[in-house]
Amino acid sequence: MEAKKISKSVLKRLPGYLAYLKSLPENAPVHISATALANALGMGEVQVRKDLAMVSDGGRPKIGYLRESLIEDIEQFLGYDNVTDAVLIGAGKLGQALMAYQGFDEYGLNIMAAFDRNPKMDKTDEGKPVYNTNKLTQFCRTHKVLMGIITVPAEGAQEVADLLIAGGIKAIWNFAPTHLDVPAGILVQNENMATSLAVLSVHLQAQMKEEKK
Amino acid sequence: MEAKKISKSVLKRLPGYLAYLKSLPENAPVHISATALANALGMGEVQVRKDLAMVSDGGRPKIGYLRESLIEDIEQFLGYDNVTDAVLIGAGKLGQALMAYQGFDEYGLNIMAAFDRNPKMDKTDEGKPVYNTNKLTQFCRTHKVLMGIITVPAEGAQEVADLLIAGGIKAIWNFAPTHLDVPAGILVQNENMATSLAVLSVHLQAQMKEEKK
DNA sequence: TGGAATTCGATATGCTATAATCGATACGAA
DNA sequence: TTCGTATCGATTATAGCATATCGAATTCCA
Repeated sequence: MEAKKISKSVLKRLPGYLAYLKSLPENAPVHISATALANALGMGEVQVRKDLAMVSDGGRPKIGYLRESLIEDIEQFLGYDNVTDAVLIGAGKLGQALMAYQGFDEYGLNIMAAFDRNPKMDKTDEGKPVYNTNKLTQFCRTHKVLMGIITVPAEGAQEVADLLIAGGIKAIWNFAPTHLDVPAGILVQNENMATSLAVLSVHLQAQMKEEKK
Repeated sequence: MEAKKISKSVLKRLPGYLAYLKSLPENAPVHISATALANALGMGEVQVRKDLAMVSDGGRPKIGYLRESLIEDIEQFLGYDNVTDAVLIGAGKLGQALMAYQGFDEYGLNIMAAFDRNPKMDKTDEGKPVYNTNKLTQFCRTHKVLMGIITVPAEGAQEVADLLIAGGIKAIWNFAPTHLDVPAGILVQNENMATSLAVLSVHLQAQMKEEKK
């Protein structure tokens, strides 16, 4: 199961399976078939099987996959079992909302500290420290942080990204609605609300045009 | 230019162009070439041209596209010029952060009101009303709202979605980390942090493995 | 005025992702 | 024990998307 070539599309579907599997009640059957999963999530059963084949080492015909071990396999594959440290830059509304989100530990993500250009407080509501951004690079180096979460306005995003990279960061989760220029080897994952909104907006337009005629 | 067949991939790139075009200073050249855009955003110049061809009616050789009209074309195509009303359900931290986000009007999105199972306040910080969720369906019907934004925990998401659909909603922006079952014709756009996180997490794992050897 | 350079637009190729089909395996019932 | 059914896995086809190449048009400069 040493598939180093895993497509991003598959990757993005895995959390869906995981969430569904975990949402099943305790007294559910021990086994679950790919067919059942496909129906529950509204997708083709072939695709589900193919995806599961990437991370697990096989279910049994007529029975399905063992639910528990399937959960374990996906979690391990996604690295949810070992903790990743991260820093967050931009302690505005969005930044605070992310800091407050409980669910991240479940995904193995630990936000160590927040940074801001002019911090309005020493600690967040959750007790995480808030530092000045000029300490950012140093902090990343000494704590060997590998991930940075950018929640500053678009204008300051590139600057922050540069600081992060100087600190040895390898992955950036970018919530700023702008493009980031980074050297090769650094992964930028854009959580751009504008793109999602575009999809929705165009769909609605099409809907209304449809109704009109 | 009535291309009703537009791929989602293109759609998701358009906001990127738009943001970049808008970020250019006032005194920048009036024209901009697809080549320049491609370099700035780190993508192939052919792809940029193809995308622009979908929404605009042509640039001029040796000159490029007229910046202003290009912005207009994209905005019109994405429907940013006419306002879409929306409701938000789940006035928790994330919900409040979204309500507070100023940028949405720029995209033609107007969040009319928030709903919560047990509202802790009458109005949000921005002065938008907060109602009880049991008023949701009625509100959507009377105000002809077409979009719903779900920011409740995963357990309650499906229930909220059903209420929205009963109210005549056509598009759902889902921030809950779960799959929603909806009838055909309703578009669900998942803003699932878990998927982004998965991509980042796997990248980091690969990086670390790379370094080890 | 003519040539060169640049940029747009269209067509063609390759690749990846998705969907469909077929064979293999294991359980349960007769 | 044997047959039928349900499920998994692999192989093959299809489609969509990204990239490359080519030709045409226009503007700038000599």
